[in-house]
Amino acid sequence: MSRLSALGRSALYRFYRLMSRHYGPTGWWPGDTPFEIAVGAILTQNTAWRNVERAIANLKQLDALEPQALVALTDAELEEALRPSGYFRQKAERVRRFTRWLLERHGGRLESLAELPLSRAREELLALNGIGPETADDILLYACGFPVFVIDAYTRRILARHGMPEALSIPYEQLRHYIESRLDRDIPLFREYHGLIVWTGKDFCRRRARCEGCPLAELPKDPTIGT
DNA sequence: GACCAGGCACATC
DNA sequence: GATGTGCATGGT
Repeated sequence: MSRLSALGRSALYRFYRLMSRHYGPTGWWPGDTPFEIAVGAILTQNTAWRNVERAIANLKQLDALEPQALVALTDAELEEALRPSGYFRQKAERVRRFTRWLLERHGGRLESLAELPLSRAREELLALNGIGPETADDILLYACGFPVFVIDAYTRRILARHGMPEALSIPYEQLRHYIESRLDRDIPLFREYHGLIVWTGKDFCRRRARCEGCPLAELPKDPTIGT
């Protein structure tokens, strides 16, 4: 494997300190139950969180934020509830498939998935249609409590801007291992770190966002990386 | 009205 | 392995 440009342990912890000082605790991920977290992870695929909240609120309204109740909804009911989060036909299918699998394989309990070895739990999630690496890792970290570091578009942009340009292009797994191997294997740290990246990304790392006030503004920045 | 958002699967080369 | 496309709503 070719050597990646140097962003070492100290740089990664510095990012964390700067974001944490700016925002304080994010308490990420929002959600009252592991199942709600997992559903939110699917719904937020390529979608603004604001719109996910609307869909989640619709499911709560229907008392359907629980596996048995959710699969009991008709396709039309589920699609209508998920409509505000976009891609609603695809997502209705994905959420239903995931929930059916959770009921059949784990009695509807993410705690059961959490009892498996991490690699096995990850394989099971990735085998589901509609669950890719980021969604799987959201579920593993926030709903099951496994020590995995979630890589999202903001993670790639932030690392790329501040010393690791190849973060935009290297494969998901390679970047995940790069970071995990340089941080303490600490679940609360991984949870909060990703939360801070999401908040920083939303405020300063969207396509049109400005950099003034960014918690990472004092760091060297690659001006050629605009997003 | 154009552009974009915390992805993913599938087709094609 | 890299690149392109469909999926769809809501904010700016």
